[in-house]
Amino acid sequence: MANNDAIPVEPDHGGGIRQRSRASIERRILDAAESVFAEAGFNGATTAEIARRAGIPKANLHYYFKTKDDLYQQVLTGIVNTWLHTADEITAEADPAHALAHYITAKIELAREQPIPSRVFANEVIHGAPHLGTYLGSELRSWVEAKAKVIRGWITAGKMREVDPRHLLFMIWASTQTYADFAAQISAVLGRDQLSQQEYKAVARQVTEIILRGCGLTPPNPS
Amino acid sequence: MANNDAIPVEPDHGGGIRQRSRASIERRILDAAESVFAEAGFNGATTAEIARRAGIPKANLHYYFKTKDDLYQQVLTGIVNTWLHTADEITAEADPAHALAHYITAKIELAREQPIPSRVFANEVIHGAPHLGTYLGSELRSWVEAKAKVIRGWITAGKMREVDPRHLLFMIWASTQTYADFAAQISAVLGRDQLSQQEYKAVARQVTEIILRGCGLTPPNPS
DNA sequence: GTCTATAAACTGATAGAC
DNA sequence: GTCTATCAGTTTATAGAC
Repeated sequence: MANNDAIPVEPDHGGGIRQRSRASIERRILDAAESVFAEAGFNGATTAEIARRAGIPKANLHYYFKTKDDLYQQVLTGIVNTWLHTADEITAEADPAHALAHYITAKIELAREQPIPSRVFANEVIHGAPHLGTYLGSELRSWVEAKAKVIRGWITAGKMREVDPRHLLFMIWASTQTYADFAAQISAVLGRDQLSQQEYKAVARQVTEIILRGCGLTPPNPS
Repeated sequence: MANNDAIPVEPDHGGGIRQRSRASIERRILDAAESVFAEAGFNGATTAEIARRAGIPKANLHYYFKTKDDLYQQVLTGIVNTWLHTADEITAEADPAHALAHYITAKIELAREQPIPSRVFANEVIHGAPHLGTYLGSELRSWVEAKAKVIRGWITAGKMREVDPRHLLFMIWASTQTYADFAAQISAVLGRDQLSQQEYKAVARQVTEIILRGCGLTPPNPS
C-alpha cells in the first residue's frame, strides 16, 4: 500500500505543474488502462483511449510500456497481487463464524470500493484467461489449497458442517464479486443508479447469514 | 426447442451436400457467432472468424446479417429469451425448499450444458450492458419483482426465514453461473480440464444445501 | 524524455462478376 | 444466392525532429 518511494523531482521538459517522475506517470497510465480495460475488455481497449485518459500523447504510452500486451500484463499483475493478500483471517486458530463473516464482509466492501479491477479480472477469466499464464493453476491454486486445509481442520474439529471448502470459496467469490462485475444488471433490476453504502451493508449481512447458516454456523452480531 | 420447421430443399448453387436453407445457414452463423463472442467479447470478435467457423465466406455473413451489431443483437436476444423461461417452479403454491432446490439444480445444469451463452451475457453485463437496451431495466426487472413477490409470500406465511428475495436471486445467479463464466478459473484451481458430471451434481447439492439452510429451509433428498 | 507524423497491419463492410 | 477483390476506417507501433 504505502510505497511512494522518494519521488525524484526531475527536470520538467514538457512544461506544466504535474508530477513527472517515471513512477507517477506509470501509475497514471496503469490507472487509465485499468478503467479502459474494464469497460472494453483487452481487445476493445485502444492505446489511444488509454493515453487520452492518462493525459499523454499515445507515443509516450509506448515509450513507458512497449506494447499493449505488456501494459495489460502489468495491470493484471497488480490486481492479482492485491487479491492474494486478503482472507488473512482464515487461519486454523480462528473462529470459523468470525473468520468467514470477516472475509465475506471484506469482499463485499472491496466490490463496492474497487469494482474496476474486479471487472478486468472477470473479463480475463471469462475469455479463458489467455493472458494469465500459470497464475490460476499455481499461485491461486496453492492459495485455495491452503485455505481449504484450514477449513477442513474446522470441519474435523466439529466446528462446522461438512462442506467442500473449495466450492465454498467459489461460492463466496461469486456471491460477492457479482456486486462489482454485474453492477449494471443489479442497478437496473433494483431501479437505482447505484446502491447506497447502507444497502451494501445489508447485502453483506444477508450473504454472510446465508452462507454461515448454510455451513451450520451462527452469524456473529455485526460490529 | 423443437422447431425444425419444414426446411425447403433449395437449389444448391454452391455445390456440397450441406443443408442450404436460409434458416439452417442462419442457425450455423448464430452458433458460430455465439462461440466467438463468448471467447473474445463483442469488440474482439471478428466477422472473419465467425464466417470461418460457420464455413462460409465473410461476404455471405454480411448478406445474412447486415452488420456485426445486428448479428450480436440476435445472439443476445436468443439467450435472453431462453432465460426468461426458467424458474417456472417458483410459484406461490409451491413448497419453497422444493422450488428453490429445483431452480438451483436447473441453473447448475444449464451452466454445465450451455456455458457459452452464459459467457456472452456475462461479458455484455460486465462492460455495462451497452447493447442490451432496456432489457435489464424492464423485462428482467419485472421478472425479478414477480419472483420476489412469491418469495415474500412464503416469508409472510412463515415458511422460510426473512431475507431480501432480490438479493437472494442475485446470489443464486452468481453461485450457479460462476461455473459457466469462470470455468477457466475453477478448472485451473481444481487441477482438472473440466468437471465430471458427478462433480457437477455434488456442486448442485452443496450450493442447494447452503442456500436452503441459509434461508431456514430443510434441503429435500436429491431425487 | 516528449511529441508529430506516419508506417504497417487489421477489420467491417461492399461492389460486382458469376 | 455465392464468392473474390477491394475499399475505407481503425489501431498498434515506430521513426525521427525537438
